Amino acid sequence: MADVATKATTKKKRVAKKKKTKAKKNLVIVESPSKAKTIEKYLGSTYKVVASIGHIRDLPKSRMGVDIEDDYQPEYINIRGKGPIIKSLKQDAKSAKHVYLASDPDREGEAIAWHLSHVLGLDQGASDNRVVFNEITKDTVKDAFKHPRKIDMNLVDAQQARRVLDRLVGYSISPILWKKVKKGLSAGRVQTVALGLVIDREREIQAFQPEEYWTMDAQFKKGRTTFAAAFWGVDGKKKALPDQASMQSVLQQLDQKAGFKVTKVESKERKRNPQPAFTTSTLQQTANTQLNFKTRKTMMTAQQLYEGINLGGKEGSVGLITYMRTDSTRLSTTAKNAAAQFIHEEYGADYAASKPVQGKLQEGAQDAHEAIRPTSVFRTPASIKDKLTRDQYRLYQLIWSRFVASQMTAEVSDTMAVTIEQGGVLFRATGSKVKFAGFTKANPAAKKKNNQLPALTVGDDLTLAQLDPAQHFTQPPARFTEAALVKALEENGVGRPSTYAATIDTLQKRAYVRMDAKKFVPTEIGELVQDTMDLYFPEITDVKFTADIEQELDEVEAAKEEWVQVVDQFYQPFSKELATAEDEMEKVVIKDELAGENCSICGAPMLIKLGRYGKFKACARFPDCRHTETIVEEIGLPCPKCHQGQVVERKTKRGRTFYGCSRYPDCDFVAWDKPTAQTLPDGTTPKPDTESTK
DNA sequence: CAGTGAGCGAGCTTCCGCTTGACTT
Repeated sequence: MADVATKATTKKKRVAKKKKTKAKKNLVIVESPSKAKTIEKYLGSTYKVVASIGHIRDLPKSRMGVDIEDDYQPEYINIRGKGPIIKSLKQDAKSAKHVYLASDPDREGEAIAWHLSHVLGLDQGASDNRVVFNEITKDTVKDAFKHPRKIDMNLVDAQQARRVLDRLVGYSISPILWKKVKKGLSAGRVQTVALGLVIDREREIQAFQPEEYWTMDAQFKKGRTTFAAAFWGVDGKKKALPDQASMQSVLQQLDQKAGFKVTKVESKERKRNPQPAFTTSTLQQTANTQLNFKTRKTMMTAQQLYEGINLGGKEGSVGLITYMRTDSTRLSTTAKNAAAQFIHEEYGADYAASKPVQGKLQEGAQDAHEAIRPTSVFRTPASIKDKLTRDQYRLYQLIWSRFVASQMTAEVSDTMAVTIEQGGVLFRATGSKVKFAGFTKANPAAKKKNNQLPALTVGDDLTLAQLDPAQHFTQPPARFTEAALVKALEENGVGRPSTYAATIDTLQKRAYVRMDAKKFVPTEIGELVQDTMDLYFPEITDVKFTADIEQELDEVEAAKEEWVQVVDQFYQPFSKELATAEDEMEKVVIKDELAGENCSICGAPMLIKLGRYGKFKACARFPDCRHTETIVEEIGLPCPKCHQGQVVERKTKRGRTFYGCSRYPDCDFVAWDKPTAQTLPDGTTPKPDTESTK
């Protein structure tokens, strides 16, 4: 009744002052403010588009917030700090003609829509107010609004299962660690696996047995030109050179002064395809190796490009790249067409791929956003260079060229493999020559070095110009860099684009790992926590845990299982492990072993304690006496300068190892290189070799 | 070229994912 009355009056008013009264607009809520700006442009003046800025409700931070007794019912509260946004969303919703929830088209996005509908008092799940699109182009966005749907409670439930399970794991295990090991520690589905990867790798390195092998590189001469080849085998068979004796026996078979003959020449054409456009993970990896960016820096710089740069002119601020948190290599048709046009104009038709590489999606990818690409391929890096900072420019160039290259044809090379012989001893030389640049035209950084051979044919006579036998040892696997760890996490489906950088931070904040020469090294406390986790919660430390859970979540999304059942199936056995851990886990007495010496200040015994960065010595009368000493490693040589102290290994602030005198600061001997018995008596090291000066 | 670390009158510490803050440390 009142409704009718209001309608009537508003109608009258509208007629009366048609030009002054604002017509009610449709309200659209998305997650990101820059996305809101873009979409508002597409939808026109009858729509107002605002952002929720991520989640608005969540479990409380200060307590479990999950009622285990009552079907794991979650207790949601408004997220601290989101008050003003929620208030403003409510106001907008009240005065809107219709509210559309256009959060991202994935599990988290569906949950955000559901929480929004709750907070805004929309009739949950009943009306068609949910709109989804997984690329931001005018057509797809406008089209999406023709097909609104109801909130998909199966997707929401899968998210709830994920959220509750992560909370149960993290908030049940962490307090046990506080009690039994050390305050402030933590464990969780993602961080525990990340730490496990670092520690497993370290143990592989410790257990690694280097094996000896030899190589014999050669330089051959044909006429005036020389080229490189390498020993390959004997009597038609490939032969390894495991030790010096086997190398010597080959050398004895050779007459280095006599001639060699080309016995075989194989020529082939090889094609190399471009890589697909960037996902968050591949962008982080490439920026790390090519630009030396840390994951944090990559994401910050990408965010700036995404939010918009003022290019001057009428356009004002323009977003230069698509969304930077994505697990997909998918590209919109509009973007592909524009790239094809650009490639035709800029490089010619031969360079435009008719069927560009698409790239396989990582298993479990949610594909909510496009790949990371320039918003317009026509904005070349060079054309906007002076509007960008150095870092923004370099990252944009990386993104732009990878995208353009992904739509281009393969690089084509001629390769040649040549066999050279003398008395049954075989050498091989390989070379290649690019005959069509293909995608490397747009992405020169993707070029590979190639070794060019002179024209050689079977029967050619050659002479040996040089022979270099060399001893080598197999190397242990490398420690993880940030980029390598992100890659490993992604490959195992652990963590999400929005959390890779945060996970790395957590491991360092807890002092589970430290960085040494840009690589992760586990600390003692890290190993202690991981061993404890392995013992009491083996399934949590297993990299497969997330994959198993994901399968269950898929069942929930397909309405084949209830989310409460999924959580319960996990929690029943888990709660028993929790009880066992509570009962049986020894209180780890961070053993205060006697250091075997007395405090130089007060004379009380010194103890060995475990701190954030490993062991250190501290006075037993702490806190009355706060004297501490760092434990240093003696290398077993007297100081070459003062001959009284011992040479000890130490670390610089930046983590680099150096050697000094134990009597510092009374003796100021220092050296980068590890001193040996041959070190000159005055303490100077012979001459810094190239490796130590860089 | 040479860091740091450690609970107390108490309540707090912690998970993973979504998104940008900028009064103060």
